[in-house]
Amino acid sequence: MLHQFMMEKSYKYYKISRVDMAYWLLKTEPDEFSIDDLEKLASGVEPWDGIRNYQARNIMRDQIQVGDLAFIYHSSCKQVGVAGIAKVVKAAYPDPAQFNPESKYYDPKSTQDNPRWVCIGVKFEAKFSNLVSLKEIKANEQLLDMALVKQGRLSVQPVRQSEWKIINKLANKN
DNA sequence: GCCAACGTTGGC
DNA sequence: GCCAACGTTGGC
Repeated sequence: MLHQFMMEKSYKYYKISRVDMAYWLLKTEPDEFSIDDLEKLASGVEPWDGIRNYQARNIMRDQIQVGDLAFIYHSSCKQVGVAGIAKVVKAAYPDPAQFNPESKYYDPKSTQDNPRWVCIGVKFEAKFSNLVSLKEIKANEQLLDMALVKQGRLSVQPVRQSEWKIINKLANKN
């Protein structure tokens, strides 16, 4: 099986079998950072920081690679759904926010020698003219196995190649 | 290592 | 703003 992932339920760990690239989904609250903010970035590269969940961290640390593509998903807002695509341009590195007492992502238990949290660097790739809503996704039988549907709260999650294609198709139709 | 209490996510 | 689902913490 290519570009697919298996889930070992007991470990709550998604293991990707990859050939050359893989697909992901990154959640963001558009009030804080949206696909438009990503598009407008002068520097191009956005540190995907502030992830404070071990499962999400492990996926970034162990599996996401430069060149992978990710859906940008807008959550906790009026229009919930997949808003566009980003490209991974930087592999996992320690999230600087964890060391900054001023940051809301500050973690006093994290040290420079033994950082607890990582982030990745992403770059704008595309914006969907109309987002693919969560409702549409849930209405599609072929998307019911998505982590997005099965495990609502994971902020960094894998996407199967088949799911990637279907959602792109839905985006083009909208 | 169990599990109750508590905190957070995120759809609605 | 409500609340279900689930993650985290900490006492024992």
